Amino acid sequence: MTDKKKQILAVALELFANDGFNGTSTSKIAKEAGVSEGLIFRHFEHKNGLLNALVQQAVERIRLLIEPILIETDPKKVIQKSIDLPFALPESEYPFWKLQFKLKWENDYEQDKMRPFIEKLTWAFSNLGYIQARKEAEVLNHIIESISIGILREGRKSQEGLKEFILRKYLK
Amino acid sequence: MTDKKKQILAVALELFANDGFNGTSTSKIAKEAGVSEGLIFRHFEHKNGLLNALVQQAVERIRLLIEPILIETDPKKVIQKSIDLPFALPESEYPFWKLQFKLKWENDYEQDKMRPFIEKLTWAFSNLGYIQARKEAEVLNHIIESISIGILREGRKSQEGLKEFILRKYLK
DNA sequence: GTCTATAAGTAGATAGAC
DNA sequence: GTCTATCTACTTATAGAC
Repeated sequence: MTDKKKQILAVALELFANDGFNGTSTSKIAKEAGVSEGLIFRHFEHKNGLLNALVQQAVERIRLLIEPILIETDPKKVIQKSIDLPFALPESEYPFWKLQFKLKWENDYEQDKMRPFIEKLTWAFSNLGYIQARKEAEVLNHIIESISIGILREGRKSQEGLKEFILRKYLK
Repeated sequence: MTDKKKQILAVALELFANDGFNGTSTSKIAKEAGVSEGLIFRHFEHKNGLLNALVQQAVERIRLLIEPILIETDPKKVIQKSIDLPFALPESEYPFWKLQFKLKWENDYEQDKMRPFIEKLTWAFSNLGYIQARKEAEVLNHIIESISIGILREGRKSQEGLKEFILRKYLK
């Protein structure tokens, strides 16, 4: 991947996250990235190719993010790491995740990247003696998702107070 | 409000919810609503006026939706009604609520319509002897929000199993 | 004469081609 | 890197209905 290609993707990510896909023109991307508009089409064929590339990045980034949880063998640590997940996101990646959450509302967006994560949570709750481990996992996943949204929309501080509270709720 | 004005709003709602605000042209709205494009601007001044009208509707609809909870005096019923909230939404209103959740990701969207709801939940938990009533309320609000999103994206059935589980969790 | 509606425009932006 | 056919939000001219 050339520097200019990377630069185009980085700018597209930021603009898509802020102004939406349809609210962002290819000419604006080119201008902000300091490249000619034609280069965008050379690298990505059409505007949608840009989005596809960003979504592909997301698949890999989510995989890396939940990997340490999937290989964890201590059920308590699985839960603790899961709750910590949204708080551990570097702020520089917020636009990236914002875009992913926005895209979830598009009709043709592939879901279920978190399926292995929920399976692992189920395993953890099961191991800790919870009877309805699956439901517990789904509820905790809901909480984590909603906290993530809160962090992305209003900043980490808006949710920080909840972290200790939830940890205690599940691990004491 | 004339029939044609209502018709324009109804079509705009559906198209904005499906294709996004920037992904929807005024000409398409006019065509689908069976009116001339000019009529949109006569009634709503500019395209944004359409959105404003829809958001205004939302403010009122949310108020009506949470009102029965706010006037409830039995704390257990407050929690039960709150958990029931997303499941009680008529399916015909799903596009409407989808649009509201999408708009939450826009920068200039007014938040905090749910503040009185969280206050009431806090009051309920406090009344039931919970020590950290405020945090409990925030967590339950997170769960309800995330379940709502699940219902709007994947249908009511995808979340139905969680309802009894959460009710039992909080009310037994 | 105001209100509701339309059809036919305009100037600028847009994705993509050359 | 210039060009263009198409689409965009919005306007103007016009006119019947109450």
